[in-house]
Amino acid sequence: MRHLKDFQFIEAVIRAGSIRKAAEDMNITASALNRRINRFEEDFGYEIFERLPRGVRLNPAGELMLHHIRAQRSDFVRLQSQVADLSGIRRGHVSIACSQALLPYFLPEQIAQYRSEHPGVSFGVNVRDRLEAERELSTFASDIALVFEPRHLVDFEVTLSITQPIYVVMRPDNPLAAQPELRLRDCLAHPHVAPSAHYGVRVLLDSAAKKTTYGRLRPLVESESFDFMRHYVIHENAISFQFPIGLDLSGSQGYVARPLSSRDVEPGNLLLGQLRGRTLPVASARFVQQLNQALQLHGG
Amino acid sequence: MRHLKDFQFIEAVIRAGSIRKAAEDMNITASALNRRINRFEEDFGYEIFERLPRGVRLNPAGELMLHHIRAQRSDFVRLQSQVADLSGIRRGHVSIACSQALLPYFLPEQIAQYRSEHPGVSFGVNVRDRLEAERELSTFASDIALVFEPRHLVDFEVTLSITQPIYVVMRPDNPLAAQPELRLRDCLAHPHVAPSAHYGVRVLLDSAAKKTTYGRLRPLVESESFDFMRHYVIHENAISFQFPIGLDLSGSQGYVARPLSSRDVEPGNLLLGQLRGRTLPVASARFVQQLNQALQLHGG
DNA sequence: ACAGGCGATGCAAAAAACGCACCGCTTTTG
DNA sequence: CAAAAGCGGTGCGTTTTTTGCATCGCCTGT
Repeated sequence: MRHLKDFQFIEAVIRAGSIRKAAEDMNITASALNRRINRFEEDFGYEIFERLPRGVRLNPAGELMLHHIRAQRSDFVRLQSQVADLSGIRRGHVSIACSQALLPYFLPEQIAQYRSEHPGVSFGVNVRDRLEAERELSTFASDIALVFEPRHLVDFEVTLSITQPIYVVMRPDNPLAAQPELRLRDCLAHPHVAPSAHYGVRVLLDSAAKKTTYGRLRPLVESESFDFMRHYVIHENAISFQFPIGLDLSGSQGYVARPLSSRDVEPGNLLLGQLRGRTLPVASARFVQQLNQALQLHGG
Repeated sequence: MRHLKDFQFIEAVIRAGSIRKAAEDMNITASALNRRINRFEEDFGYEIFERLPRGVRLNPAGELMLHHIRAQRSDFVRLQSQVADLSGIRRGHVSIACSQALLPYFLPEQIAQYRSEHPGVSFGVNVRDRLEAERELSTFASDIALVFEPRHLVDFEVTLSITQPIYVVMRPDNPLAAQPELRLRDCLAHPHVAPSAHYGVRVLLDSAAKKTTYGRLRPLVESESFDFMRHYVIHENAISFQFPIGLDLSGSQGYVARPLSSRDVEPGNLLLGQLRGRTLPVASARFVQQLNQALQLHGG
């Protein structure tokens, strides 16, 4: 779009850090780009870049402008998807920042179901931790976030929150599999693998372990990949921990899962959210509705 | 601003109803404007006007576009006021849609107080009934609304709601002035003037009157102007009705006011609101804060 | 001290926007 | 029923805007 061209150039300058480099990226001359920037600032009434010896950098006014640019663009694509929706076909792109646990089962199923009804909608799925996810929302890089997050952060508007007890993952022949619900002390006594320190599951386990005689976890393996851990316990007869939304509870995947007693470990909160105050594109808003319904089946 | 020029032309075409007339208004040729519109639609990917024999008119996609244009512009002026705020001086314009009752005392005082601190901010005050006020918000014609409104309408986000009992206005020598609180039946038996049917005060009085033996109001004069009615009761010794926020209760204005008993008439709700989901410019947001404080003194 | 990278600017070329005249069409008017 | 008027669209020459190139002055890191 014509009227967004200046914005594209400004963003290019921000990325490149200098007008000359940005000019190369955008395939125009530095002088032309320089004049565009200067004219824009003159029209706007305020400078948005500070000129440094080695290039340019946003000043505070520029930071506000950058946010404005992102909001404008996001609002424009929302308009486009709304207009496309008028003609019956739903178009658009839904970008999601989510926790690992959503990757194997939940999101593939949900996205496939949505796309079967609206093939014109494409998706972007990226794994982000809770802070990264919030940053993505506020830069309009992601439309919605789906993360395990005990605290509600600024700019993060929670649409839905469901609780998820921690499940223990193990081989079917593991002796612990005999019980329908496990106690934390039994698990800590058993060889176990665990996620790295800052993950939601680990935080909950650590704080719960403090109250036991074991005091803390002693994982055989620590990993950032739940995928890895889920497979690992099949090879060495250990146990792993995961939220049930990231598990196949049917037992057909070579492992079984049993919930930890809620007396021992408090459940985690899975939060569905978006940028506070933002109106989502139709496609994203509709997908959020679907997620809402689906998540409520996983328990609130 | 350069990148909003197309938007200005589009709005001109909408206003004029035809490209040729809009071209005259904007001091360019019809052919030039025609090409701008066509190019814009081509870039956008969808037509936004339907071509009629007598001119052009927005199609549904165009309606969405119009709303987008208004939102974009309003967001841009918000950005400008934010940037101006960075340099210490608060600039901007606050436009208010409000009920008559706010005009004589409340708003003049509040605006004067605000402007004494921020002389760079200008104000627009327009009398609108509750439906008009909501429409003004959704077209970005007004930033905030301050109306008596029992129902919460769509797109109207209520920031604060205070209750206001109806007061009876009369000359100081009126016999009713002797009592600190008045009963409705005494008022209905007394010569009275009243606002026209759709005003909030009238609606409350009508529904309350139904429960009395009088059944209904019998006003000597009906008027849409509270200003007129307030002055009228000084000339003919009748009584009038008004919310206290529109009155000077000191008695120094030639009239006195006494509350109607809350047993007889339920109080009205004064609602302060804005367009749902909208982020107000700094000046407007700050003024809303001030109104919040001031209104809470008038009782919640 | 010097080389390299930066933003700014004068000037000519290229591109975009514009104004004018005119077309085809429909509705209004006499 | 025909002429007039008003509309959106278009071809073409002209004007305005934007771009590219060469170059300047400035600062920094080696």
